Amino acid sequence: MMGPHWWYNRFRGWGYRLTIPRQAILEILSKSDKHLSAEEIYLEVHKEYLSIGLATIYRTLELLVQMGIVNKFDFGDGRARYELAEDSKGPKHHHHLICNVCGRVIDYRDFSEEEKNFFESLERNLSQRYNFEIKNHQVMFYGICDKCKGK
Amino acid sequence: MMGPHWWYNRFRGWGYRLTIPRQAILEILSKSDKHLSAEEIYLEVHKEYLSIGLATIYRTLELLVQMGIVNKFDFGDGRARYELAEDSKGPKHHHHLICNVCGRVIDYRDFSEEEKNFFESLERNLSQRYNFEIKNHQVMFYGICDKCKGK
DNA sequence: AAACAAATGAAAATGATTATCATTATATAT
DNA sequence: ATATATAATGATAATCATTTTCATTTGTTT
Repeated sequence: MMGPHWWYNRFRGWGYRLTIPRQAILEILSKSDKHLSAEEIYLEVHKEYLSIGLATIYRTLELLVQMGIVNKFDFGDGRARYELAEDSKGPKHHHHLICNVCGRVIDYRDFSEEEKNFFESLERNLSQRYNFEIKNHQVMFYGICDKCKGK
Repeated sequence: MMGPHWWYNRFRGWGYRLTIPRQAILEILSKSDKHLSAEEIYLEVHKEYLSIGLATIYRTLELLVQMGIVNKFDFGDGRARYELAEDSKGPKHHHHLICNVCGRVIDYRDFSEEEKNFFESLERNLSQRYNFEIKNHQVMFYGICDKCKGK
C-alpha cells in the first residue's frame, strides 16, 4: 500500500485532485524519515519542479493533515514539522523527549510490548468513550536532558 | 506548596528575580484552569497592572517554561497556549483529543488507574534509559471528532 | 472540445513572537 | 543606608512563518 494509486484514491475519496505538486510533495515525504519543515519540503520539491511555490506547499500540507495522511508536529522552534503518518504501528512511529532548557528533541522508537499494547487499548477505549475516530497520537515528554543537567 | 514563597525560591534557585510582573502572571495562571494564550494572559494582567507590556508576558512565559513551572502547548491554531504545570499527578493534568478536520480540542482527565500507573512507570523507565529528567508529558490523539464524522 | 470548478503561483498581507534599547527596579557590596 | 552592578521592563520596531488574494492554469465532466 501507499504510493501513487493509494494516494489517488484517497484524494478522490475526499473530492480532491491528485496533482503534480501534490504528488511531488508526497514523494519527498515518503523518502524522508525526518520531520521536515514546510520550507525544507519546498526546497526539496523545488529541485525537481522549479515552478512550484511555497504557498502550494502550505496548502497541500494542510490538506494532507486533514486527510490524516500527514502528521503535524510542533517542537517549539517556531516552525511546524511534517511527516507521513502511515500507520500507528508503522515503522516511523515514535515518541519524543524534549528538553525545556536547550530545546533538543530526542526521538525514541524502541517501544516495549507493554507500551504498544497500552496505546492500542487506550485508543480503542477513547474512541468509544468520546465517539472520536483516532488516527494517530503524539507523545512528548518534557524535562531536562543529560547535557543540561549540570546547570 | 505553590504560591509566592515557593515561586520566590524557585526563581532564586535559577538566579532569577521574582518581580511584580512575574507574580502577576503567575497569579493569573493559578486562577485559570484553561490553556491561555500569551495575549489572553496579557489582557488579564493588564486589568490590574496597566503598565505591564506584552513583551514581558512572552519573556516571562519562556522563562517559566524553561524552569518547568509552566507547560507550553500548540494545538495548531497559530498561537501557543500556556498552563501551570503543577505535578504530573496534580488535578490539572489532562490529555487531548484533537480533530484533524475542524481543529476542536477535547480535554480528558478521567484517567484509569492503569493509565496513571502506566505513565508513571514509563517515565521512570525513560528517565533511566536516556538519562533525561522528565518533568511532565503531553499526549495528543488526532483523528475525527463525532461532529465531523458525517462528512 | 467546451464548460465548470478546483488548484496554482506570485505577491502582498497577516499576525504571533522576538530583538533592540533606553529606562527602571532589584540585589549585592561597601 | 548608599552606591554599584546587574537584571528586568516597556515601548517600539523588526522578524519570519503562515495565510490570503487574485489572476491564471489545470483537471474533470459533459
